[in-house]
Amino acid sequence: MRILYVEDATDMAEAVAIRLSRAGMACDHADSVEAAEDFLAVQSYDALILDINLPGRSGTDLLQSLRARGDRTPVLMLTALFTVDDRVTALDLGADDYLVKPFDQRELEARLRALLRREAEQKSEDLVLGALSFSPASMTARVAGDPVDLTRREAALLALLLRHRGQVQSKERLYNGLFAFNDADVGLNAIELYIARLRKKLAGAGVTISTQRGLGYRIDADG
Amino acid sequence: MRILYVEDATDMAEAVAIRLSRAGMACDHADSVEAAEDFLAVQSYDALILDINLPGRSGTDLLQSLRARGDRTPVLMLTALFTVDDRVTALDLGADDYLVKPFDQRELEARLRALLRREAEQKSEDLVLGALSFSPASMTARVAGDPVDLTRREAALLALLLRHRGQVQSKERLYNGLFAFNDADVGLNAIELYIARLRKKLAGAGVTISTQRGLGYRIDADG
DNA sequence: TGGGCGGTGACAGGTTCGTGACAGCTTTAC
DNA sequence: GTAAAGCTGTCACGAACCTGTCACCGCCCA
Repeated sequence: MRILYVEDATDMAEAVAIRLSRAGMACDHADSVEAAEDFLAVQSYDALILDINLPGRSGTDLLQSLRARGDRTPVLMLTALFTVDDRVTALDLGADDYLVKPFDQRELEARLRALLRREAEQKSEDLVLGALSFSPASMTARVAGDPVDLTRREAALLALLLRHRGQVQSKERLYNGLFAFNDADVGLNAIELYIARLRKKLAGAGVTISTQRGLGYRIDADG
Repeated sequence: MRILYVEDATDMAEAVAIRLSRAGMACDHADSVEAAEDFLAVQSYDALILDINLPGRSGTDLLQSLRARGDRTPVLMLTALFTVDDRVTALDLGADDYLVKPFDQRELEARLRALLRREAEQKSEDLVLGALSFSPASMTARVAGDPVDLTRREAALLALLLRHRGQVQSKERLYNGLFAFNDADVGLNAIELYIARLRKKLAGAGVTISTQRGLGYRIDADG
């Protein structure tokens, strides 16, 4: 899951980015609307976290132009204000959710997960395939009820695959979901490595990760 | 995806072409506006990468005449200049994006992908025919819901046929969609080969690829 | 009946992928 | 604060598979 966090307070942005990456999300940080637009020109995101109070152009500006050009990426708005009016304005402009500063990081993560789930049109919180079930909230996997120890990256990769079960996901796409621009020099080859590690840990889970040479990977239930 | 890269620095062009082809894009290289127009007369492209500083006629010339004759192919401009004026000029002439030299190759790829994605989002719905469905986004084919493993070339060929279902596609046309001029030494015969492989893999899919001798191939639903 | 075009099996070459070993870094435990 | 454990990502080499050629056969049409 790739997130863009638009926020001018750098220290805060870093703290959030670290927590999110710990939760398996690749998070880029833009400190202005202009910077955010550069990121958006180059990379597509699964969600945006958008501070309203920015130096120069405001966050609502960005949201408006996003929606104007038909971009439906889920947006979570942040603000220090609390009036009902502001809330309504933000939602009318096309924000999907709203959080008042200061906020609890766990709440941010939870709301983000909710947005992403809505986007993927998942019925339930957990992703289930064969005997395997995965909970994005706790980043834990279970095979027939027994927990499987996955590392952060392994879990993030599994989540990406499961969200698009049955569809081939290109290596580049998985790479973009796993790594932010910060981790610039990581080789594409790392994906192969994590696929191998996942396959090993998920042996007997009733699922198969198959390789389409030159195209990517796909997860399916056995049988 | 077929790209035309207009650039007079041959060594640089080659490096870029290699990287792009590794990313699955067929990339032709023209070293002048005149050469580019020869390519464009003969072949249609999914995107153009256009250096502004060329010997003889400049890149903006080419862009202008393209747009003047109604060609909306996405264009990514390259230049050594950095002024806001140049940027605005290029965008006003109809360039879709803009990159300043020297640039990072990964950024070029990323921006190109973004351009192509924007273009592709409109036509990325699944192609359905008989019991066969193909999703261009994930390059996945299914027969009655069961995935069929296709290689990259097979998938590209199937997509071409399905986009023009019921119409005869000449062998040359299919060839041009699959190969760049660079792969010059690939025989036309390769198309026959891939048609054969597709027929084999799609047996029982409720579709038929029929041969029109001397004309080309056509895909239809059975019955 | 012959010429041209398309179909197909086998094969060589090249690319992509899988995987074990290893080094750097972070986290955890004491 | 230090040591141990574990996670991450690189490298290199071998295996698997895609790719396109060749050769040969069959079919269609004049």
